Amino acid sequence: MLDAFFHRHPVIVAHDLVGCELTVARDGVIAGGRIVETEAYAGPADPASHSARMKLARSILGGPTGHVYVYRSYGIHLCLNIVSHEPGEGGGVLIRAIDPMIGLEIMRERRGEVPDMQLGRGPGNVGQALAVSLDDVGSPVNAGGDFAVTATTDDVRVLAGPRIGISKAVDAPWRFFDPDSKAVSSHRKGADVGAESLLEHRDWLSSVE
DNA sequence: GATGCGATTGCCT
DNA sequence: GGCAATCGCATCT
Repeated sequence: MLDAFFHRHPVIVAHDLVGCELTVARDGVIAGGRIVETEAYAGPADPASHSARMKLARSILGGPTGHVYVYRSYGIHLCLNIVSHEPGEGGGVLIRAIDPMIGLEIMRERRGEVPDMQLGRGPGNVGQALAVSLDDVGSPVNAGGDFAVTATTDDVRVLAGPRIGISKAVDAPWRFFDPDSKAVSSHRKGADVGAESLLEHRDWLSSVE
């Protein structure tokens, strides 16, 4: 996958990541699966984005694309993001859920007694299943390191809906998911996304200002 | 030094 | 479907 993939608006990247395969290597052991749910976060202009408030986030999310950003949520969970934005902008894509495919055993070990379907269901669970840590902040994706994303040729249906768990800009339809996957964290309704409406989504924030 | 809060999860009814 | 648990970090005094 080309570096240019992450060098686009986070909404576009978030949409295109659904259906891709994500792997993380830990001590030579690889785990991962098919991405089935993502959310886009833009730069400081997006009030729901960490980069609107936090220094580290602004520095990472505004930095080079195709790198990893990890944050701690509620003092417990670690959530995995990939820095994605257009030149001169800032932003990233939160990986909310994966359909587990590779390294099932190690992921079961990390997650404990849960159905395989729930191994990577929810952003905090993705972090746990893949053993992501805060030390991974700044790690490159697809550069021969621990993190890799590969496109699949599968024809994937993608729906868009509002982001989850935020208190600002709650209506921005910047969450993308595969409605056919059982590993999606929240099965609320979404609208079908075509190339044209993606452009509308991209401009959602500025359109309501 | 103190305070407030969150890009969540899972247990409860 | 509702809500408590939990703690590091940014912001404020």
